[in-house]
Amino acid sequence: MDSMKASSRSKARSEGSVTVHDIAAKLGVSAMTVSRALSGNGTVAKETRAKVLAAAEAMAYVPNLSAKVLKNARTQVLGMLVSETRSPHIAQVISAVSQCAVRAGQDLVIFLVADEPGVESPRVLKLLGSGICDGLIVAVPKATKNTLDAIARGNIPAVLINYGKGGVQLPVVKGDNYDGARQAVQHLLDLGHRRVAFVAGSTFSGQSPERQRGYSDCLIEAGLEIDPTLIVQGEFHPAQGYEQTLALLSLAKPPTAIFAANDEMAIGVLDAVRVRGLKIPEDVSVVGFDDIPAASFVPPGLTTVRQPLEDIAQTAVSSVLNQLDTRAKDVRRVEFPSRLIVRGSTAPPAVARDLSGRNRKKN
Amino acid sequence: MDSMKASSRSKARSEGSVTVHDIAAKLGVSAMTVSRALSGNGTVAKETRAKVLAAAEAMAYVPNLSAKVLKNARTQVLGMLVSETRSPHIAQVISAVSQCAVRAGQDLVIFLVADEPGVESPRVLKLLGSGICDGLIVAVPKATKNTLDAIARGNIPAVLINYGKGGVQLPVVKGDNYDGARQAVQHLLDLGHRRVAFVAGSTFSGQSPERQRGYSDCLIEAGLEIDPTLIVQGEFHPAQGYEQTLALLSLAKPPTAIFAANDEMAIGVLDAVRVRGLKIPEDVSVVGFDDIPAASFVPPGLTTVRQPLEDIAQTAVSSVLNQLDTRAKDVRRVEFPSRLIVRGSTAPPAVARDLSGRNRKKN
DNA sequence: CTGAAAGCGCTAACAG
DNA sequence: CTGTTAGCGCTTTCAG
Repeated sequence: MDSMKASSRSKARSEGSVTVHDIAAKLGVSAMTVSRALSGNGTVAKETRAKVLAAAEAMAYVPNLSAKVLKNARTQVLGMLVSETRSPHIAQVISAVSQCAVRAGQDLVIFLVADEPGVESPRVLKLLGSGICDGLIVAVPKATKNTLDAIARGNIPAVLINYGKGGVQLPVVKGDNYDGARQAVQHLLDLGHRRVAFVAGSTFSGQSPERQRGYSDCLIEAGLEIDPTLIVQGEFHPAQGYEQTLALLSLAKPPTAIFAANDEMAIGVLDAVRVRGLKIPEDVSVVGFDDIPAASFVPPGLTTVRQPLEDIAQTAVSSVLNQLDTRAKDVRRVEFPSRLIVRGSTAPPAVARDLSGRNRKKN
Repeated sequence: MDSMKASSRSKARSEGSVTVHDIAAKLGVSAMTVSRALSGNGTVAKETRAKVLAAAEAMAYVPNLSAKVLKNARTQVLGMLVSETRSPHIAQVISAVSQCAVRAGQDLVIFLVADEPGVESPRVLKLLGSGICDGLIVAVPKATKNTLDAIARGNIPAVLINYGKGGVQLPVVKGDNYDGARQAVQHLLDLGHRRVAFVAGSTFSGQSPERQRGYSDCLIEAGLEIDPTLIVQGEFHPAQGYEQTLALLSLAKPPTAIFAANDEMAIGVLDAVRVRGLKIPEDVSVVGFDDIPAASFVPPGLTTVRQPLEDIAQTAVSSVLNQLDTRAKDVRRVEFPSRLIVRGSTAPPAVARDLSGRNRKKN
C-alpha cells in the first residue's frame, strides 16, 4: 500500500503532468539544472544537457505556462481578439495574423467576443489580465471605446487592426479605406458610369464611413452631384446588399453601377441584379471591397479592393513584439495602400457604350 | 526619492496589475479575506465583503488565471482546436461552440493549428499542457492519429467534433454523414435523376468517405449501377468543384445531377454549370452538404444537407464539462441526424420531365 | 558548471 | 469571522 502511494507520484499531485522536478529526480540532478538545460539560459555541461533533453522527450515533458507567467516570463503567446469568425474577411485576417505569429515564433490564441456594440466584455478582460498572453492583437471592428480604453490601460501591449475611428491610445494598423474607395469609384467613372450607388456598411467600425467619403469625394471631384437616393444602408451582410439593390433598381433613375462597402454585400448585390433579369456587367457594374476568396469565384468575378492583409498582419505582430522588447508604448497609426482588383463585374454602362459609339462617329 | 519608490508599489513588482495583496493592504485586511470575499467560498462579514468588492471594482482587479492554474483550480476556460478559420462550415462550428460555452459560463479560447496532415503539433501540446484550459474541443477534420493520441493521453478531458475515423480513445460528437448523403441522393432519385455524380472531398477527414458510401448505397439499392466516371475527387474547395464539373459535363453521358461532398464545392459546381451555358435546376440539379450561409444565398438557393450544429456543439461542451465534474472519461460516440434542406437547385431532369409528361398522358 | 533558496498570485488547510 | 502557513511549477539570484 505504502509503496504504491510512493511510486504513484513524488508529491501526491493529482495525477498531474511531469515537472522539472520529476525529470530532476529521475536524473539525480537539481530542478534548476533541468530548467537551464531546457531553456538554454545559463550554462550546463553538454552531457547533462543531452541527458535532460532526452529524459524530457521520453517523459513527454510540457512546461507549465502558468508557472512561467507567474515569474513574469514571456509566454511566447499572443492573443487575438475577434468578434466574429463567420465573416470571410475576418477569417482571412485571422489566418494572416496566425501565420505571422507562427513565423515570429509565437503561438496565437484567439478570443471570440460578442460583437454587440456597447456590451462591455468582462470576459475578455479576465483572459487578458490573466497573464496568458504577452501581447494582444485586436480585430474587433465594432469595439466600443470603453473596451479599447480598458485594453489600453491594461499592462500588455496591444495593437488594433483595421480600426477606423480615432481617439484611442493604441497603435492602429489598417488598410486604406478612403483611397481604396476612390480607386473603385474612379474605375467606374473611367468606364463611363455617371450614376453610381453606394451600399454602406454599419457605421460602427468607422471603415464604411471612410469608404463612403472616398466615394463622395471622387464623385464630387468629377463634377458629379451626390444623389442621396443612391446611398443606401447595409450591415455588411449579403442580405442587405440584396434588399437594397432591389430598391435601387426600382428607382425612377436606377444606378448603372453599384459600389458595396464590402464583398459580402456585393455578392448580395450580384444576386439581386440577376433576379431582376439584368446582366452583369452589361446592365449593371458591381464593385466590392476586401477581396474575399469568393470574390474571384462568383461569376463573372467581382471587381473589388484588396487590402494587403499580409503586410497589415506582419506590422501588427511586429508592433506588439517590439513593444514587448523595448517596453515602450507604440501609438503609431500605420496605413497600407489598398489596390483595385479588376474582374468581370465591371464594364462600361450600356448608355456610355452607345455614347462612345456616337462620339466616335462624330469625331 | 525613497518615498517615491515606496509609494510606487508595495513589492517593487514590475508595474504589474493589482493583486489580492494590493486590495488587502489598502483595506487593512489579509489577502485571504480578500480571496474569500471575491470567490464566495468561506465566510466573510457582510461589511468586509462589501468593502472588498468595492475596492476590487475601484482598483480594476482582475484575478490572475495563471496563479489559479497553479493551484489546480478550474479556470472556467475551454480550449478549442481548429485547423482553419476560412472554411464557412468550420466558422459556423466555432460560432456554435462559442455560444454554448458562454451559456455554460465558460470562456473559450481558440487555437489555430496548421492543418497539413501528418504534421505533429507540438505547439498545440504546449498550450494544452500549460494548464490554461480545463477541457478541449477538437474540430480538426484532418487531425492525425498521433496528435489525437497525444490529446487522449493528456490530462484534460477532450471531445472530437465531426471526426469521421475511428480508433481513438476520445468521445466523438458528429452529424450523420451517411444518412444525410442518402437523403440527398434519394431526393435526386425521387425527382427522376438516374445519372448522379459525386464530387468527393479529401478522404483525410473521414467525412467524405461516409458521404460517398451513402451515395453509393442509395444508388445501388435503387437498382442503379455505380458509374466510376461520375465519381470525381475534390478537396472541399470551390475550385475543385468547378474544375471537376467542367470535366463531368464533358463526358459522353454527362450527369443530370451533381452531389458535392460540401457546399463550398457545390458552389463551384454551380458556377461551372452556368459557365457551360446550362441552367440550374432545369439542366443540372446540384446538392451540397453543410448548409453554410451562402447556400441559402447563392441563386437559385442550394439544396443541401444540414447538420444540427447547435446540438452537436451543446453535446460536445456538455461532455467536456461532465468529464470535468465526474472525473470519468467519456468515450461515447454521439451522432445527430442530418436533414435535407430543399432549395431551388434541384428539380426533375429534363428527360424525366418529358417522360413523366408522356407517362401522364399514357396513364 | 551546479545547487539552494526565494517568490510570482492565489487558495486549501489549519489556527486563532 | 479572520489571519497564518504553505505550496502549486518555474526561474532569478546568490552560493558553492
